[in-house]
Amino acid sequence: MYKKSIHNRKKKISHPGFRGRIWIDGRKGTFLGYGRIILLERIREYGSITKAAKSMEMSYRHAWELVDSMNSQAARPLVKTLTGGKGGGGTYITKNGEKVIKLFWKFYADFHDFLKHEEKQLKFLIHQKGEEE
Amino acid sequence: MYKKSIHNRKKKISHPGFRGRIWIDGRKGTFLGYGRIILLERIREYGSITKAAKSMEMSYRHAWELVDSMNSQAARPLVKTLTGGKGGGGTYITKNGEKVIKLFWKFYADFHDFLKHEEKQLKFLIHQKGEEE
DNA sequence: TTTCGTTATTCCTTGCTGTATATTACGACC
DNA sequence: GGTCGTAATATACAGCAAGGAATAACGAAA
Repeated sequence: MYKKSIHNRKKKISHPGFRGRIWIDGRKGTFLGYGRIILLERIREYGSITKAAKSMEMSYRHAWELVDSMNSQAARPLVKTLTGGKGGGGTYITKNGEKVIKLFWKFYADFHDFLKHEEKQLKFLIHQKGEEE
Repeated sequence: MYKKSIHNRKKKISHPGFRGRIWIDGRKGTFLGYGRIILLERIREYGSITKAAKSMEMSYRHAWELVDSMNSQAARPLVKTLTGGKGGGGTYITKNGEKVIKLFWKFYADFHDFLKHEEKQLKFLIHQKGEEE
């Protein structure tokens, strides 16, 4: 059930490699980032912050802080929580949450295209031999 | 003389803001990044790792490790050091060093164009109002 | 009213990263 | 050969962020 690594993409790596990270800032620092989006998707999958955190080998505390940070910076909440009740409660993704997930993946895909393009365009400049000194 | 902050660009910040970092990987991890390039430029300016480090409020040890990391991963050295001698020695940027500085700034500028473009294209999706739930 | 699993929150510990400090090596110049 | 300021390297320390553990709050259902 649990134990899905976040980093299960394996591609052959080339050197030099053009790399980077992207995120979206809000009023109080980071609003959306890769890990946060994965977390949202896991919450959607399990209906629980606790289970989502375990599946990512992340502490509940950290997961909760991320959710709180995202929710408190969004115009409309990305997730809603039910505390108490049958099964103890749970958490689900709102329509707005689904929207920002799509938005981020678009941003993410564009960025990877950008990196690939830059690498293709600039890479040769590094290996190029010039005079000494 | 010294004490130039690295972060002296101030632009009005908008939320949500599309942000990111880029770097270039080598065989042993990071090869070039923003801080490393600034360091190279400071070395060019002062002719000394010690003075360059102080000007960035960076420990000499850290600066030296960065220089060593860059040099050991480059096909041809980016800086050359003179130890001993008049003035104790010094460090200067090679032609190849100048080349990678230019290369990185090109990469950097392209990235900022990319971020600006993405923000313009995607930003409205966040504020857009939808139904509740 | 008891049970149950989750959300929500506090406290404490621990590991790590960067820094300060100290020391050695170096070699042109006087 | 003495001086000087730098490069180069090792050791010890401190601060802080990340995580673990523990606990309270919650409310539907039996």
